[in-house]
Amino acid sequence: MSENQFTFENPEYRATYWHTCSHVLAQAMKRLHPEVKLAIGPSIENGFYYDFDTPAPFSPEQLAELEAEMRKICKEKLKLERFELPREEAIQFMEEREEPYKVELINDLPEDAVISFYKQGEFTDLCAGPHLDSTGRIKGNGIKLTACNAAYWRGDSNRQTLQRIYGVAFPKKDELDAYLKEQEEARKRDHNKLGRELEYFTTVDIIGQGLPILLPKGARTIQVLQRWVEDLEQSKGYQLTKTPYFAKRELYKLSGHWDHYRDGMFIMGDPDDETKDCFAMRPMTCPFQYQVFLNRGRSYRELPMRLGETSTLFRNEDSGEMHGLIRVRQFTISEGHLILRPEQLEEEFKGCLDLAKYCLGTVGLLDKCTFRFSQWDPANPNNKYEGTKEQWDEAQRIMGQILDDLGVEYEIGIDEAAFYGPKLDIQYKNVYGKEDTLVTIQIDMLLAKQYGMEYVDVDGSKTTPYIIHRTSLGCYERTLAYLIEEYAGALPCWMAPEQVRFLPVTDRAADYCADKAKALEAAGFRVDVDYRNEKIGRKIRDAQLEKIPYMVVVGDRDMENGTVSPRHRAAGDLGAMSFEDFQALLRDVVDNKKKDSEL
RNA sequence: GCUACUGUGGCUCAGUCGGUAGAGCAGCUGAUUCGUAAUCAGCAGGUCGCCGGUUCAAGUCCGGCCAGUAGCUCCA
Repeated sequence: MSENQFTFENPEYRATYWHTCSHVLAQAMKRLHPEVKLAIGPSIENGFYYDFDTPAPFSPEQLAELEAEMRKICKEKLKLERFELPREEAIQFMEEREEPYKVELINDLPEDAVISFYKQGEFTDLCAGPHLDSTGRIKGNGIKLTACNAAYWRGDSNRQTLQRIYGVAFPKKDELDAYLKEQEEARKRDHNKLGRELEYFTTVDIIGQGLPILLPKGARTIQVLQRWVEDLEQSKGYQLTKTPYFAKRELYKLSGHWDHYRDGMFIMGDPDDETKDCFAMRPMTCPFQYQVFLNRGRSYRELPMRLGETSTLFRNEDSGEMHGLIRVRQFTISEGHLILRPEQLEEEFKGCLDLAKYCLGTVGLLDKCTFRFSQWDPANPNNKYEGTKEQWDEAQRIMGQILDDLGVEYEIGIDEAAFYGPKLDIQYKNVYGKEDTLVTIQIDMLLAKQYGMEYVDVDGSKTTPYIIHRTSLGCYERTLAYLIEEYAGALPCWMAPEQVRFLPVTDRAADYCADKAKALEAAGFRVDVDYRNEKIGRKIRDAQLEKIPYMVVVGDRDMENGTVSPRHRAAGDLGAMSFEDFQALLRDVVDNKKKDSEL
């Protein structure tokens, strides 16, 4: 590293800084609680953590004590010294210190690995590094331990539960404070709070976990998005289907779901009693939509066949997985399957990607999305994947080539593939920084054969098609959640459940407002009138808090002059204008799907 | 599913050492008709998440369950 790289703005330096912080945390832990066993402690995107095996979880008071001890260690300006040991000595070293997790880590290192340690004062940790040269480089009062949670040893839910302590650190106290403030602000946009406050959705104990109720506002916005996507897909050559929400178990046996996904399905009847019918709610649409293709013999001339469906799915998620509208047990996605001749794969894949990007860009989420090429893990211990190594290599080779041809910048996600094929996942982070898949485009070279799908090719031969599984805008519930977070509840006018609210200054303006409201409704806008006997300031305040895009104030002056006085939630008072001008303004904003930032 | 935390009117919260609940906002009624972010007054509203236990007495203590939150694991 050159000298100017030793700044906190350099991501590598920052990671090194945080990584050293995690060692300081471990050292503080050992000083205060010598019985605690050390697991691992890396830097992460925003800070660092360290996993500890401890008899009891840590209280906030104990975190404060650890923080104080960390500050002391920084003040002590301990030199970090790297040294290496041969494997046997390294194991002996950690065995003497009674650190079983470290011993396991060393044992699992490859034969030829260099086994390095970092020593700071009385504390030594197994670590590949790199590190700062002294704990004195860390600003003590820039450190904050932010959370203590459970985590599994080596990410395996069958193994020990460890206590993970998260922290952040900055070279200046101001920067820490600014960061914490920023986090606090971001959390005010939490859809799970805002979405309930603004009455987009609610949940009820008696209905059950992961089963949100979309209230009128949420239902309306989703309807707007859904109609838009359905029309858009139609214009791109998609055919709309409507298939059943459940089916006999035999369908899922054919698709592989019965083997690979049974625990995740809601099953009606005894799954093991073969003498009686057993049904299951659908966790995905694929096997149903394939039946559309199978309806009759197909010619190569019919391909690509693009099938779209606004599809409701049911997945029996584990109880701890549910989260607001982001992770639920029943949801509706802009589903679709493209059935293709092999040579059509790249072009159709591109079409799917373009459509998804267009959708995400239009709603305003694309800028914060990242792309993940989700691949299989041949070593997955749970027998997750269908198909042979050759089939997977082929599918992933083709997908990788398409992504490279299209210039998609992606990360690779090992063991993130679907059980039937690799995916391009378009990922989005919520206000807590947790990432989920918004849109997915998948290549499937397995299921068509299992379902006996084939078409008559140019030369008269029967050929198995390729299939793309994809969504345009993903799952509507999840998309709505991210939209609420992205816009802090102030959704763009075109998708806002209520677009305009008339605010009569006095009762005298009520009829005038009613007339204009009716005219806007007739033109297809979503409009309401606030007839309450309240002062105009109060009506404005309430409409602002409800994030209504346009408030239209109407008083005696407007009635005399035949005007309206609209106010925009972000821009404020727009002044008096003719009703026709206001309607034209609204038309432009809605039809062109403008965001507040573009006004 | 795992670890921890949380659950008091629609919302935000108070409730002391265990002695059968209190406020603001929202709601309703009345007055007020007031031009760009809260008009005034009155009224009503709660088996303290549910079930069980301890106790003369439980919102408060204990257990189980349900639901919510963060993280882990999972996410076709």
